[in-house]
Amino acid sequence: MSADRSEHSFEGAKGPAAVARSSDIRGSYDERLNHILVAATDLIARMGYERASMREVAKAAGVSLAGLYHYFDSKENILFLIQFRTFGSLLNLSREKLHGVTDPAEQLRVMVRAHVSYFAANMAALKACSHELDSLTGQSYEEARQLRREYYELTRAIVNRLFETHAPNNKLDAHVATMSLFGMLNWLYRWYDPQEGGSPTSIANQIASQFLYGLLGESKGGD
Amino acid sequence: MSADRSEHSFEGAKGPAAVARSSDIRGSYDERLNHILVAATDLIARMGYERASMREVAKAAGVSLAGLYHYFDSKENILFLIQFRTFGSLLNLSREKLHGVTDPAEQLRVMVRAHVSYFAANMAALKACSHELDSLTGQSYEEARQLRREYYELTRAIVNRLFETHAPNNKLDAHVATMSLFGMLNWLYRWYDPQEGGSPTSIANQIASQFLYGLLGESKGGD
DNA sequence: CCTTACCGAACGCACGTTCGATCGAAGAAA
DNA sequence: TTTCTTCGATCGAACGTGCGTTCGGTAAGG
Repeated sequence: MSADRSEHSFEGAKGPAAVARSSDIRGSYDERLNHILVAATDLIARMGYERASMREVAKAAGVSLAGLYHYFDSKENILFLIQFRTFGSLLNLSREKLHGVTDPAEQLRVMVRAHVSYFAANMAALKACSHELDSLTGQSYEEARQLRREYYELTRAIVNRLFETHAPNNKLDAHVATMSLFGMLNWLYRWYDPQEGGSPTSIANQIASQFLYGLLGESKGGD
Repeated sequence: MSADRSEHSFEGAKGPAAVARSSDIRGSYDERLNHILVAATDLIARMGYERASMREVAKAAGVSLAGLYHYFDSKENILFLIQFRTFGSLLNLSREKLHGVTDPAEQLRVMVRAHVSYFAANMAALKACSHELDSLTGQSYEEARQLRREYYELTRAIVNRLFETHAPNNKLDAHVATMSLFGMLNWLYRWYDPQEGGSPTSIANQIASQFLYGLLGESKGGD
């Protein structure tokens, strides 16, 4: 039996300098699987899915090439697990943080903060999700797509409420607005480095402020 | 001698149904090169750079596999030409349209409109540019990167002027604002279909309005 | 003695690239 | 005008490599 799809946040709490070395391959089956998954995520984020070969994943994880297939059915299954768990974690995190928040504008800020801080803590995983959306096929693609859709619905609902509550008669399209917000968030991996580009919170605050009030609106931005 | 980097807008005026068939391989050297480049651009946009094999490019362009190497030094050279010409065209187009426009807010609108309409007219090329930024290496990568940087400077200067002229004391970071704008624009290829998602002008107007005034600001958006 | 965990070696395939040859047109020589 | 020569354009076939995957085996532990 190979990997199913449980066990969230496999990149949980890991110091920035704690690069996976081929020593800590001890532990339970799930721990070893996660260890490989972390190495694969890092490789896919750095080189892209197609260029990240199974041989290099094996080397980075400290197992043999054939040994990988004890944990994963195929290369595509690795990418699927990365995307499934990452989207799942992100969705759960957002829903948790949104619990009890009623003002749509505040909901928007909370959602953006959750996304940016999750990104800062899991850059490789989120890059592998943003950039390799179309590298899955068939059933795997559909399941990942479904999770993305749920995340879209969550955000779209906030945007809808924003329109109804705070700007009932503007002419903006909610779908375009939502996708623009996703554009800002999903493009983060191209330029944002939490090490030297400001705290996740300040970035999130600015993105949320821009989205709500624009560059020329009432400036509540920055930090 | 293989291809240099002249000849802009190689996807110039082509009806939507005019899929490149293996008939019109007549014409000058440059015309045949462009014909191949169009086929390659379409394939790379649809399947990604790594998956778009030289054999499939050859088939789509109506030439033999070996025949490709009469026009291009390597597969990477094809991608470089696509990116170099596309970024070059986009940069030229933006500079032309901005000529004579003095108000920074209007400059922003003009720039966004130019980008979105160029996108609508050259979706495959712009997707190959947005999505395959890191597929080039060495000198090719540096040259493409330089063009992107020029486009960034152009946009960043508009944002700077916007801050100085219209919002001198807000707390937003100009770099974050510029990259957010690029996020909105470069994410277009994931969701915007000009065939059924509204005119490029209306999309551009909404993106510009959102960027300037936000969702809750003075609504000048829509069309 | 069976199962789990793992590996070395190989298989078959698809890839980017190269090589040698062909064919037609343009230009020089007769 | 005819013949000879060159050269750009093109192709079929192959080369070498790296890929994802599989197979048969081994060693340890219950």
